[in-house]
Amino acid sequence: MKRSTVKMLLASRELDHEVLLKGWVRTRRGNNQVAFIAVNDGTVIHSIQVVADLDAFPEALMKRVTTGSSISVTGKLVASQGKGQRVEILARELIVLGDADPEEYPLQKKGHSFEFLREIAHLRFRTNTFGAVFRIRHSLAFAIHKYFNDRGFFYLHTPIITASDAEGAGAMFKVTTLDLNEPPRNDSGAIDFTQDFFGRPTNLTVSGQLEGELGALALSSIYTFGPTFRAENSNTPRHVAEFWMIEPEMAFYDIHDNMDLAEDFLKYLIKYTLEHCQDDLEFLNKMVDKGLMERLRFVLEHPFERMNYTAAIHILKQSGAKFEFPVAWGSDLQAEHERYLVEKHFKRPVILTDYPAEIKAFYMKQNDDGKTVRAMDVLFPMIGEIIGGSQREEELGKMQQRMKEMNIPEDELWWYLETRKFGTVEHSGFGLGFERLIMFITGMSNIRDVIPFPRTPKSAEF
RNA sequence: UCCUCAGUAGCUCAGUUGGUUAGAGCGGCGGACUGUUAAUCCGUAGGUCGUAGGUUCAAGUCCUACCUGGGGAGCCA
Repeated sequence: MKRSTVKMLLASRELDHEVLLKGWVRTRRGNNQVAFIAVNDGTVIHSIQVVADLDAFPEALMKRVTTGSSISVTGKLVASQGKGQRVEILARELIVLGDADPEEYPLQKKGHSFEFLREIAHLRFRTNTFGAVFRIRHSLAFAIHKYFNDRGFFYLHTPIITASDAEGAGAMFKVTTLDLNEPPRNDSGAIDFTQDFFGRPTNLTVSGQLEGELGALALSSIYTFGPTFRAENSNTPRHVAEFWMIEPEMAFYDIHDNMDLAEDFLKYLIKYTLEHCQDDLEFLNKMVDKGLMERLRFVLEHPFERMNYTAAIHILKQSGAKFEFPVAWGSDLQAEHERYLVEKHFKRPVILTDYPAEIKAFYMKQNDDGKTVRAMDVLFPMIGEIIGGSQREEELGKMQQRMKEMNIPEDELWWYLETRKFGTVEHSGFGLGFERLIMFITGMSNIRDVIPFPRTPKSAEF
């Protein structure tokens, strides 16, 4: 007989026929006559109840049906006699596929702390919460590809190993095949990277943006979706050393087109999840974050507030709120400032634009005022900056001048500059942190709980 | 990296001004129970008190360093 998934069985309209079920035992209840076994196979958040008459199965077998064990059940799918579930399976045949010694198996029927589950990340997939989170993670990844594909964007694979160290997005992980104990040295005593695998120093990428721009300036609209690495010693619930980022890049888009896309994109993803992951969201709303669904719907139904940096500074100064860090034009907004704008003042997502050039990257389009650049940050409640982007500087001379001011060597980025030299056009793009998006949509408050295998300082188990 | 809090049974935690043999709930194990829903009831085992030093007649408790984790900050996505 062909195996049916729990998802199929729970949705089944046809009853009273034989089915084959395979899955993992979540709980077992019962009395001396009958056992109720909750079986989950991860296809949906719900488990299905298997009813086993103890007269029909040897005691030695039933003793092996413990929390965490895997079983195969053949039996009739029937309407449940008890309350709490619509259907159940009356077991005719039951096989234990894999034992799970109850004295050793760490997961219990009761809830565990996320901190503890992080220590057993290899088993946390078997919990309701992590099942929900990772099913949603999948759906979001799929929805991202669907969104861009439906709009004519091309998925571009930018390199994971990069030779450019000029992107300014933080510390990088070095990639080398040199012997770290005895690296080759040149005449001046420095490590001789000409003998390294690529003949030059290389790192793991911190962003695919610069390469993404090359694609956009030929294919019109592209997006990247891949792993990104930051060697920063960041210890917060919002940072990991290895994460996934989505970076669309569009030729012929100005900053306003860019904002329109960012807002539409985020709303699409929220809507997609509400429509396709209802059961998982309802579970998370009930068990993890009681305000989750309401917040998602609110973000969906209201336009994002758009305002430039200078106006935001004005609001903060007028607010009368007490901040630990002073509000001053020219300095970057602190987390407390962003939170005030999003959570107290506007009470909705905010897109801030036109930041002072000094606090933003060299590639951002310079405004005519000579002071600000066409940056755009999308700020979300709970998690802060979810998107950072800009219209890009397309004038070669202006970019070269800015690079000089910021001590960025032109020769390392000659290929990037040539896109401004040959047929340059207005273009824009942004980066969305995939895990931060998942945090917002699932209500999980620690980024380590929305990525299957988190990499953080001093932690790379599993 | 800085600030701060924490680390006691498999899990979640209590443990008084330092003072005899370190407790509870859940989970596990044994038993009872005719349909359970985090089942219920009775019984039971289980501890190098994060690690290393120190103070003291005496340290889970006080001091120092380190490790690990949570929260906040910085950096950012």
